[in-house]
Amino acid sequence: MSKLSEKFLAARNYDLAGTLTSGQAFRWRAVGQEWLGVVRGNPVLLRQEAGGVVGRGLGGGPADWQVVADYLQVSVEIDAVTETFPKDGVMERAVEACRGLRLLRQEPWECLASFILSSTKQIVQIQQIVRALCECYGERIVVQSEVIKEPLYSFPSAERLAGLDEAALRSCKMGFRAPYLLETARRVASGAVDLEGIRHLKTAEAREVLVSLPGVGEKIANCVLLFAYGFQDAFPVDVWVKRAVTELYFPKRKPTEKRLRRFIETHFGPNAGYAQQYLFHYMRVRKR
DNA sequence: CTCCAGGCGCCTT
DNA sequence: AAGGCGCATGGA
Repeated sequence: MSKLSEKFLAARNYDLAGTLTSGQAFRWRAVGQEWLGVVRGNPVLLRQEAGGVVGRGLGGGPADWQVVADYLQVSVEIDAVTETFPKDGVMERAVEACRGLRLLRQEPWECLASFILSSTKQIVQIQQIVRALCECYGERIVVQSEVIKEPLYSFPSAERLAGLDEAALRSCKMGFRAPYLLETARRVASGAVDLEGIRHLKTAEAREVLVSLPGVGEKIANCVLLFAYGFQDAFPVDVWVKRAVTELYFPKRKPTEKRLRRFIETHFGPNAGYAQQYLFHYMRVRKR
């Protein structure tokens, strides 16, 4: 592997490992000191360096580093974002514990499909299911590297999955989520739902479109709005975030569901989505 | 072994 | 509107 294929992506205060393992994306795998993954069809190895991220392209041709930079959101001034978080002990601790954590800007279809598979699954299990799906129905990507021995696969397109049946999907161990993924793939592939068009809608309208898909409720819709489209006001509330907010902000008495929702909507400011990810990751790293 | 996981859909009140 | 339950699978 020649040095020529390396690319330095400048980024101030970027925690690559934290970002890639914080439950936003499920395809990254540690290989030595690097992270192996596929970004919009570009097979890459990424590693942390002072002042940024270094990428190595693994494909036959040159990798599209503009696409990778956008995916990683390296140009986001993260300090300016965390600056807008509420000045309370909880968020200060979360920022301290997760310094450099970013929200990714993922491909909508991969993000949507992955989160349909996420319901009542631990992150390791989501990774396993997604990996099985890619190995079975993704396209083989030829890797030019002596280091990476195993084959890489693209994330299977909606069109590809739409042509399968439920049993084929169940073979990837996704259980009751199979019919949801299949029907959603068919609606996306047929054009009944336009994932690119969602980009130009307001948050509430975009959420409405996503929630209309089978297997997609408020939580998963918010994950896609935040992790794929960058709607900063989308705030996924899962068991961890609910637990975090309840324990950290209402230690005395458990709030009602309505009270909890209202608190979340008003407390976290203009970058609530980012705040949510810091809370989520903080709860997870705190546990270990 | 039991418990529960980045939920959702559907059926009761 | 709000609450309860089943769903399929496998880590912990």
